[in-house]
Amino acid sequence: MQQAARERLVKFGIRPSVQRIAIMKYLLTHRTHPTVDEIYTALAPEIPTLSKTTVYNTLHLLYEHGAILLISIDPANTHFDGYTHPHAHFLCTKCTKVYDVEIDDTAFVDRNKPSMAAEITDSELYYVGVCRECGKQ
Amino acid sequence: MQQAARERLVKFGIRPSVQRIAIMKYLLTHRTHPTVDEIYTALAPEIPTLSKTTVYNTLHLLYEHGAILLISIDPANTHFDGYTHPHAHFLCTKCTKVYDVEIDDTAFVDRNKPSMAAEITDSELYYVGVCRECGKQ
DNA sequence: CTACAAAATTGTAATCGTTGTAAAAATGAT
DNA sequence: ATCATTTTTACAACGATTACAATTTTGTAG
Repeated sequence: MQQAARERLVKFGIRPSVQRIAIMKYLLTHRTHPTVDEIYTALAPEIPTLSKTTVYNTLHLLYEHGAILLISIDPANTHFDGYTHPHAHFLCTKCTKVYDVEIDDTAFVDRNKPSMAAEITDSELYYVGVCRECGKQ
Repeated sequence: MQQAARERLVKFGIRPSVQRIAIMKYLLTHRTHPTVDEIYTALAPEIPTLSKTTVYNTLHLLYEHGAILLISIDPANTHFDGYTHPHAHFLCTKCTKVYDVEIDDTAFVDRNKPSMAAEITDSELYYVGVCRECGKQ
């Protein structure tokens, strides 16, 4: 998975540093849509000199090169997703978890591209509500 | 339009105060998806005692009652929309304007509701890119 | 191998949108 | 008219993100 992370960086034209590989690897092995803080806290033990600024910088770099998704649905924190195939996201406002949502018509988003756009760099479909887990209580 | 704003508040079970009417009216007459600051700056002259906290409180109240939409696509600012019919939004990263985007299949979002959701309170479809206006330069 | 320029990382300070809080003002009911 | 409730207000505090300049690492040419 270390190797997969490195290859993904190279594939998207990003030079693979220790920090970048670790962050990419974290996103590939944790499909939990982590926040900057979660990633930083998880990696700090194995990379003691890691700076939170580096996590910010790296995630934005990965996002701008199309290697990861940026999820802006949670007003409190930006989440990130290492898997870039077409899918939607669901935010539970109780536990603030972000879930993946498969969509039946993956061409829908492309079909409805805004006419006033000269260029589209990203598109996102979000749902907000309460998950079954939290709904029980 | 003053009257339309008042009626909309009542329709959604919100008591119509001077401040609430003014904010609702602003959203109905300015289809620019304004931010908290834009609304506050615009209304402060006519309501000199207006507090920014009130604008925050009121917008969240309106949103929670379903009278307006909350647009979270812009990392820098939350935008609001007084028109709640099904449509998408497009953020230009150059001028940070938010445009309305009509969608061909308004049932799409409902059809793909996440299975792990006990309750859905909101759904949003976003596009990010550069608008024609900014693309010229 | 060495030196130098470019790129990446780091720590700290600063920014700024948003929220918390408690007091003041306005409103509605008795 | 009085009192409880709701709403508004001002200000402080918070916290995610960014700015910045210094330090470290990396790649390349000699």
